[in-house]
Amino acid sequence: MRYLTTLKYIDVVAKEGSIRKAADRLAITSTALNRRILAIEDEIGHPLFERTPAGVRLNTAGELFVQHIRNQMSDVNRVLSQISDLSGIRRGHVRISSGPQTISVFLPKEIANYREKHPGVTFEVFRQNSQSAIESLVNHDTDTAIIFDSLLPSDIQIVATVTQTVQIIMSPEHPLANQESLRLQDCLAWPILMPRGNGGIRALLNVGQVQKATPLQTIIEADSFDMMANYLIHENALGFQIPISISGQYGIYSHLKAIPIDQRDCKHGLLHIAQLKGRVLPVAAAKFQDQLVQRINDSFPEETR
Amino acid sequence: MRYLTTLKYIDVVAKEGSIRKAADRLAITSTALNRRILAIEDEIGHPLFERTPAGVRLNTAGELFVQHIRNQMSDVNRVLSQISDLSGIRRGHVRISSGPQTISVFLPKEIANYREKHPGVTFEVFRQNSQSAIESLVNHDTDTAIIFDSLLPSDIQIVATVTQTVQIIMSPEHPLANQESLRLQDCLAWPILMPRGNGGIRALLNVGQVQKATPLQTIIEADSFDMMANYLIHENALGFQIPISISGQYGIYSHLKAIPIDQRDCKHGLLHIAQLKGRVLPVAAAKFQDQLVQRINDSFPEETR
DNA sequence: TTAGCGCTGTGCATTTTTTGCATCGCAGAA
DNA sequence: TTCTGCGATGCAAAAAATGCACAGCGCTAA
Repeated sequence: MRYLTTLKYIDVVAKEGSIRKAADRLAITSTALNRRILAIEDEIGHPLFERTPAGVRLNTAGELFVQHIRNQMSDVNRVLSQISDLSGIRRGHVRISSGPQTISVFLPKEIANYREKHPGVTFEVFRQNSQSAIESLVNHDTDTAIIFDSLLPSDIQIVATVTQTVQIIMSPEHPLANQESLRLQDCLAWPILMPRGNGGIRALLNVGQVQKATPLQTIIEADSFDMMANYLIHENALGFQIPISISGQYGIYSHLKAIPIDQRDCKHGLLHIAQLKGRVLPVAAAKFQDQLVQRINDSFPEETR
Repeated sequence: MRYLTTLKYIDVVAKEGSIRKAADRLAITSTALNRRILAIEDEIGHPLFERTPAGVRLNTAGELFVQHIRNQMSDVNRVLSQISDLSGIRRGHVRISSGPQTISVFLPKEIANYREKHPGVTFEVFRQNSQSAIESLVNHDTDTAIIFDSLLPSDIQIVATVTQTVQIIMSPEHPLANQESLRLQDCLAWPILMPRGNGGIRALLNVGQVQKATPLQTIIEADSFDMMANYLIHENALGFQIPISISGQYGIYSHLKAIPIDQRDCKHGLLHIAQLKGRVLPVAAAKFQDQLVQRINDSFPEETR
């Protein structure tokens, strides 16, 4: 959209923190860019950027304005996709933030399912922890997010929530593999594969673990659940995962056994579908989000929001 | 804002229904305007207007886009006023839709009160019935509305509501002037001044009146409550009004007597403060609306939302 | 302290975009 | 039928945006 170029430019400058770098990225000269910015600032009657010797930085007015710009740009996209929708084209683009737990199994299945119905829609998937997922939503970098964490800030709108009991996963030949449920103390004797970071499953486990005198024998910390799952084929160790990621009939988890942790040791986690509060999503994103919501509500009917 | 000119143009064309007329109003040639529109339509890849021999009319895509344009333009104004606010200027412009009941007494008092605190803020007041008030909100022509009516559509957000019992007003020398409450049948013997239209007080009265065999002796129908109030000085007739408009210590109502109608004859009416759902108001408008809400809640504490 | 570097801001020629004028084609009204 | 008012288009003029060269400024590092 032509009339948005100036706004787009400002957004890029804000992100790059330098007019020259932004100009490079936008394939124009810094002069032109600089002038546009000066012109806009003049029109607004208030500077948007603070000039430093190292570049530029948004001031308060700029923050306000850039937020507004991002709103406008996504809104334009939404309207355009609605208009395309009118002519029956049914195309669009959906950008998703996902935690590492759900990205491997759940998400590809859902995307494939959606694209069967709407082959014109394209996707972009960002593997992020909950904090940067939230940032992406706020910056309009993504449309919807699948977040496995308990607390979300108030500018994020939770569209759906399901509880997920952490599962201990292992080879089917593992001595513990025929239990109904496991306590953390049962795991002390075995090597442990522990998710990295401080959110999600790790946070839930930490609560339980702190109370124990003997710590778990963590042999590998990783931020890839796939990696850990694949490792379990080779050593009689124990890993963790949530049910939504285990559900597939193919893939590594079909060769592993999953046993729920006793609730006394590790509370249920919450898996949220979330979006930026107040934002009207483009058609494609809204419909895909609807599908996600319906799917998790169908798959895990015991809701405890 | 320079980058919004094209959008502004489209909005005007949509309102005028003709490119030439819009061009006149915008003080440019129809050629230039026409080209901008063609250019935008080309960019969108979808026409926005239906060409007829008499002019142009929005098609569905156009409706969508124009709604979006209006959203954007109000949002820009909001952000700009927030930015001005930062520099301590504290200015702004508030546009209000008001029914004829509240426009004469209540509104001027409140505006004066607000301008005492913020002299930089300017106001625009539209005297409208509830239906056009709603239209104005939807079109972003006004920011907030004071509506005396029972039902509001779902795209309008009700910010506050108070109940108002219809009062019968008359000269203090009127024979009925010392009653505590009046039934409609008490009024049959006297000439009646009836509000015009089919909303507000009139609607409430109609319900009661339909049930009676003998109709009220309406001698004047008017859409000015001031006119009717002033008339009551000269003839021993009866008029109607709601408490919020009588409350002033000056003006015509201080020379008149107001007596509530018995609830069996005429139900309580609802006075709403309302805005367009989902819209973020500019600072000035938001604060003024807050003041209105607080005022009516303080003045009429018995809420029955 | 001073030279160097990278940054934003500015004067001027050039290119691109927008505007206005004259005019066309078209459809309904008189 | 003619006539009127509408949106579209070719072309030249005006306006705006761009790129280039360079000035000014503040930090950094020798």
